[in-house]
Amino acid sequence: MRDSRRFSSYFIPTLKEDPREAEIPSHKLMIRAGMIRRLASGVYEFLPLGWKVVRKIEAIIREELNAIGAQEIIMSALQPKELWEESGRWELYGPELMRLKDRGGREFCLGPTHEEVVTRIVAENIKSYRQLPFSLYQFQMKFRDEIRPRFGIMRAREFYMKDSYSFDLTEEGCRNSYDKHYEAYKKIFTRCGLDYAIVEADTGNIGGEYSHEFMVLSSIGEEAVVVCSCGYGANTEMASYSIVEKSSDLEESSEEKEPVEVNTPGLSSIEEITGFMKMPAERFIKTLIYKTEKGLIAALIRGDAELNERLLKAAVGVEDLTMASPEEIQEATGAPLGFSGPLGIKVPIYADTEILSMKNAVSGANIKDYHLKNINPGRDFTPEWSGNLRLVRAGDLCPECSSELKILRGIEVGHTFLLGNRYSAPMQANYTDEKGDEKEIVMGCYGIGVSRLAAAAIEQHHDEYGIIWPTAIAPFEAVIIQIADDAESAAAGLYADLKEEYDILWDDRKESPGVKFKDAQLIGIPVQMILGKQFLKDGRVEVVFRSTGEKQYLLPEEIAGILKKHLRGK
RNA sequence: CGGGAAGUGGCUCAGUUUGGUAGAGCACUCGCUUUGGGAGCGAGGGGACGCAGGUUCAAAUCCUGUCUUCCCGACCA
Repeated sequence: MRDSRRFSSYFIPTLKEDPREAEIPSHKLMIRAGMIRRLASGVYEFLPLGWKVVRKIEAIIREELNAIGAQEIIMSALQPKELWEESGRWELYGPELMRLKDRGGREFCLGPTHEEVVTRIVAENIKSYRQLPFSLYQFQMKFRDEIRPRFGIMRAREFYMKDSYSFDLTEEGCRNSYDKHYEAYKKIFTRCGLDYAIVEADTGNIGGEYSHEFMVLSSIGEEAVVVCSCGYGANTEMASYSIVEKSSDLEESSEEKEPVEVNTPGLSSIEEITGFMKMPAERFIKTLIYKTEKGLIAALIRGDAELNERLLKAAVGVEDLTMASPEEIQEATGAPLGFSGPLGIKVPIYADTEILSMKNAVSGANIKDYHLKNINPGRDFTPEWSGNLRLVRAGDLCPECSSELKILRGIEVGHTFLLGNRYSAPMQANYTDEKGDEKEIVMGCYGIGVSRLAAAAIEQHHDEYGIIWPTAIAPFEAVIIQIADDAESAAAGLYADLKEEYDILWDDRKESPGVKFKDAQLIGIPVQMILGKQFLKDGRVEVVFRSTGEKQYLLPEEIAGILKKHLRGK
């Protein structure tokens, strides 16, 4: 369905200056181009141009999901507390859940996601193995009371999302549904013109077995992702790696010296100590005390590394892991926060692999205001356990192909989860199999942040003049810029010829040429067709492509062919 | 929640240090001119300075409180 418009009667309030509230390109440009406006922090309205882009993305997603057999529904945004208590998430989800009461005092939330609702629907209506498998999806505004909304619609409290849910008889069937969504997602993001990476991810609040994030690569991305040229990808928490032994780590002093106490009054952070002792952070052992359900433990990582709590949890074999309080640190080490070290500590030690090869290292002395030099692992202390504990670093080696890993930043636009029975079990979404046995439905869920995707696309496609839309999601595919008044009837003719086949914006405003050129660039319409001086001289239209700046002078009858080639790839 | 910055016509900002009831550019209205890169000239309309309280003869300006917004961090599918 094409939707062509005349500029003079279409609501596009463009702005000449950057709005004060915006910091990043996509946020500035969406406001300047008249796509969105802010109502409150993290709450935005979509104006015609912005909504049109969202609807185009939506259409692509709908096509690809229908192609894998998923069925579109729409669920309620308002959800009763009881439903969330069944899944246990009324408590678990925390303050991010937007809660409210009706006049009778009954409690509700505005849906941040719809696992509970959809599982209820399926639990109530599916009884037999004959009715499975199938998938449902919807487009809807989601609500999350983000601690800090950011970057316009990039991280909003109310945002437009597509969420799908698959229902299968078996785990194997669920993997199949998962793969179908995974493949559909690849097509969707490719069609939207995005440069993206797929990474292994943690399942977080949603729960479940495993998951992938679809990340649009961008320097403003809020999450770091680890990628390899071989196709391996993971977020930093999930990334595995093998370590390169750098000779410089060992060269410093190969001969093991005797431990020496050093007075370091009031110096507790790695930064302070490295400055004081004039040694690089690589020579330090960072000793972190954690509290777990099995009691207090110590984790050792090199001074320049960051701990990966997911790995530590797995190493210790615990569910709960939190940083110890100053009192607990005193209990574990006999010294205050900032002076912990591996020697003489009273709790089990879990050491990162890198620690084992360190020579004459420095760490806390477990005595207030003292550190210890010349610590040699193995000789001076022996960890209960050792293995990888730190977060991946750029330059670590890929677990699959051993090339060096790169760390990039990404905007999460899609996330797929294999849920298993996370919701079907507590909410009793069961079916009866061939043998008459009752079984739990195996579920998957799959989200795409539609409004965020629009912003992410702008982050990847813009220049100093404005947006450069990928043609598939551009609000208009081409704009007729009518400059000379004498060209009006010709512009009208061109518009009439093209408007059924393409989304055409006809800039028929009584504005100066500069205004029209600037607006066309700002809004980022892929093809500009200019009727001005040149047209009056020899009847040829100046066709300019937004992405390359390339110009062609064409007769009106030649234009349809060019648009077909450029916009439809035919 | 911790740290930082900011709220002055529709928009972007100046004025606050050194109190004396407000200004620019853009936008808007009317007229004339102009028509290939956010037009020119002329004439107009529009704000009492986020809100509340206080100091003062006098507050956009000083003090106190409060609300809102943005940025960094913590946190979070």
